[in-house]
Amino acid sequence: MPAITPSRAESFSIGELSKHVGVNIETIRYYERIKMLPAPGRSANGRRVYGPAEARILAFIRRSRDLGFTLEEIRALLALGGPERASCADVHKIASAHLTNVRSKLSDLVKLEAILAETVARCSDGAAPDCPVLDILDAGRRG
Amino acid sequence: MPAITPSRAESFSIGELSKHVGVNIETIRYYERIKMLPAPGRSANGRRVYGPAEARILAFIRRSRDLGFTLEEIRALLALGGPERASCADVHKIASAHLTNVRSKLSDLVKLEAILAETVARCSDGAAPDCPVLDILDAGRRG
DNA sequence: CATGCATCCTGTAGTCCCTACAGGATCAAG
DNA sequence: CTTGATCCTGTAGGGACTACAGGATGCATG
Repeated sequence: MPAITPSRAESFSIGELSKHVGVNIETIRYYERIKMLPAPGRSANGRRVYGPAEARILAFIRRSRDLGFTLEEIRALLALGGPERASCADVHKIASAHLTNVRSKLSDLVKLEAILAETVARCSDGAAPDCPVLDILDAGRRG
Repeated sequence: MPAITPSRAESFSIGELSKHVGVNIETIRYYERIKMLPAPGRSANGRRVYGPAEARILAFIRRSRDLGFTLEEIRALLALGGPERASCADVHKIASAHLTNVRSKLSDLVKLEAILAETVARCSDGAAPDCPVLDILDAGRRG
């Protein structure tokens, strides 16, 4: 089990949270400013004090961002899990719209992987006198 | 063969180029401003006149952007295909670095697709009272 | 106790890659 | 000759950060 340099019981400073979740300190403050993240409690000296709930939300945001959701989409997703608990149908709508997106990105990336791999292979060590760089262009033409 | 509403022989206006390649007019001018695209010739009245060469470059940029290269990377790739024709090794370096990137994104997306598909299925029609939204979070934990 | 360095604070400005708009000029059609 | 589409330049806005200025604290050490 990973020892998590704990402050007290279950509270972190912004710096700890940042390291813990892998999100830049500036970005955490930015999320707070734009209300992606609830404003945390403050210690006597005015420093932000986070608990596991905030960490969980931030991790969710982080992961969702990595996966290509916009902050607006994430906001919507978070709201669905929140106090109002909107209908599952809404989640379904957001998620399936995004799924379509993801699937098309996925197929693009698969193609790209092939093209890149081929390019890399062909150019392998500077042997070829003129590189097939611009071929990437033509490779993508729908025939 | 697709008829390409041709102006004269092989020259397009910015609007034609835009439609042809699928890049916003504003974006084309932006690319010119930041020197991604060479400044094209101008007609007597001061309008941009593009030929197939520019179209080719723009298509290359468009495709590369779609595929996730940054403009800086594309600039580098273009330079390699240009008059100086640097070594293929350079292309190899850029492309393979990007390939690594692409592969990791790809695996994330594959995971996401599964999670989303499952979420969509579980939430199927608003039946379930509490949605597994935040489960997306935990599903992504490296175990 | 003083010094130093890390961490925190607020606030503003910069980055990347566009996108939109204002305020005109010009063209082709009716 | 008027209308509407297209073009021009230039500037400002937007999303999602990221960096920096200018301070205030906290913590360890001599």
